[in-house]
Amino acid sequence: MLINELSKRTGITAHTIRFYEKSGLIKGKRDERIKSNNYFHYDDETVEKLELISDAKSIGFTLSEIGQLMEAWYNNKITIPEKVLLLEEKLRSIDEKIKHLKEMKKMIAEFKKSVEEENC
Amino acid sequence: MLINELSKRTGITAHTIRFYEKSGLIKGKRDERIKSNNYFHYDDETVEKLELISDAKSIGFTLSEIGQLMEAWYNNKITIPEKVLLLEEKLRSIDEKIKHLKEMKKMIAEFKKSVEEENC
DNA sequence: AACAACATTAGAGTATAGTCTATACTTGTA
DNA sequence: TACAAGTATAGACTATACTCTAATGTTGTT
Repeated sequence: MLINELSKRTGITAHTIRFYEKSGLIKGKRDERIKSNNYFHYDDETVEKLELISDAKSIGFTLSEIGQLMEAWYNNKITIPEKVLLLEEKLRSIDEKIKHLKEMKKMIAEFKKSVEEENC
Repeated sequence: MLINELSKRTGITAHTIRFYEKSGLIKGKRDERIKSNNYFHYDDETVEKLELISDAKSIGFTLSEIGQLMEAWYNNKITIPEKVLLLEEKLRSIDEKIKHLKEMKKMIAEFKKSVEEENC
């Protein structure tokens, strides 16, 4: 598929997709048989990758962290123990984030209660 | 206390503290009695606020969201029902974040398992 | 008095993550 | 064939959140 369809399927603008391409997060392929243009062609894996990018971004991972994660996910240049290590690191960082969020939630909930009581 | 002590107490650089001051997140007071300088003086509440900023930032709130939160926390120009609404909104957004993190964690854990099994 | 340490402001610079514009070429449809 | 729609690239622009520098003045210590 071309960039426009990829954009429609993922909800990510063509501009941003090109930005991710330039950043090395995704890779379109050029069709050697077609000489009249040099349009990038994308496969379903790229759709998956863009979805992963969206998800990972929404939980606060930077693009460079997401890049590492996708190395482990899709790339075989990295050894299995290295993959496992990387994934464990990400799991730890997610646990940290969850811990912080829970603390913050408790803090806000307590404060909300005190505000409501003040109200009476 | 002056900016240097505030910085030492919070672990936030004086540069960043001044940036927060300019952004309206904290407010130092000038001592009217002292005419020779116009140094900002900070109280313990500012220490608290800076700690809140650090915490809220670590869980992915933007400075402008943190500003709103601190309006509710410290400011009485906002009515109690408004405060409660704002706090509820932040609680919801934290729950959303936690939900996303848990989904991501599950995904990564499953992938890690499959990588490890592949290893045998 | 000398001098280090600290304070202020203005403004420049950096990193991240886009977002948009201009230019130019290609493709598909009326 | 005209022309709208799609594609590529380079580069400018934006927003957020700092981070640093320069210029200048103040305070505290020897």
